[in-house]
Amino acid sequence: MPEGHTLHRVAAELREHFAGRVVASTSPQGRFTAGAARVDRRRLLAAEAWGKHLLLRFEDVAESVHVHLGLFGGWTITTCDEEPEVVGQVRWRLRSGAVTSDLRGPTACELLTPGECASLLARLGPDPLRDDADPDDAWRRVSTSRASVATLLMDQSAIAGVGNVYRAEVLFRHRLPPDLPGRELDRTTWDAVWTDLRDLMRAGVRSGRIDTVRSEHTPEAMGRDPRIDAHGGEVYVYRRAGLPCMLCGNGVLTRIVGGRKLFWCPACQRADRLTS
DNA sequence: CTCACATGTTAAG
DNA sequence: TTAACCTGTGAGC
Repeated sequence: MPEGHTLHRVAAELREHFAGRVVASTSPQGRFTAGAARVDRRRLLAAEAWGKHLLLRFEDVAESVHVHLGLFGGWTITTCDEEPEVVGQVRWRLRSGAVTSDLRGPTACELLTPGECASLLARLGPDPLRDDADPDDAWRRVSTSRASVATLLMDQSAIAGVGNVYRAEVLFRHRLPPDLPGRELDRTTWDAVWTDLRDLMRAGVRSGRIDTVRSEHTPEAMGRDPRIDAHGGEVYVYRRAGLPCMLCGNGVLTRIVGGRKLFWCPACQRADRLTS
């Protein structure tokens, strides 16, 4: 679940239900007891996502709560007049009025001083989902790097919020091969990739899933059987190794690039097939 | 039931 | 580069 769009979606939900309200804060699991107590019965002032990181500020508390979901973390928000029973391991529970939010399995759930928040944000590249993001920052990193675009897209200090699904899909949508070095990318193509990421991820914030297939390529439009993939959305190549490419029919390949599995179509994604 | 694997990151070697 | 951590799901026996 947790690429950048998930965190922006959670941040918006937390603002909607809790911003300006006094919240009850607990750590049913017991692994965030002191932090939860620090903000208990305080008013939530802000909940903001930066890439895959989430920062929450509370009235009269100097520190912020920093959450990173990692690979397995999840956040659920439910409405019920009676407080729900705790099911499984809940690291952090917030409750106000009839609304309860439960955080499970995060990599990080901790208090950060203002200085620590600043250094966290300082090591993140621009986030396509943020209006204050400067795409020129990302372009500077990409256009001067020997590393592949595929690796750079996952480098949170170059671009914040992109994960393994959006990486594979945006590379496919722009016909970029796995090994194309950042410094060989032209500015026009980069601008198209950035704009596309922003639009795809905004759609992901709205829907809560990752869909990257253009309407003219949907199974319905192409006369094929519909197929929702393992991640809950509709995609061109992610986790489709061995299956035929949705556009050309060639087998989708997979290989470790930048430490993670990249999926791509060797026929569509060639340096001589660049379209944007 | 057990095992592999996953939309992520960090620290150790 | 590898292991470790967090948890759930789906495949296979």
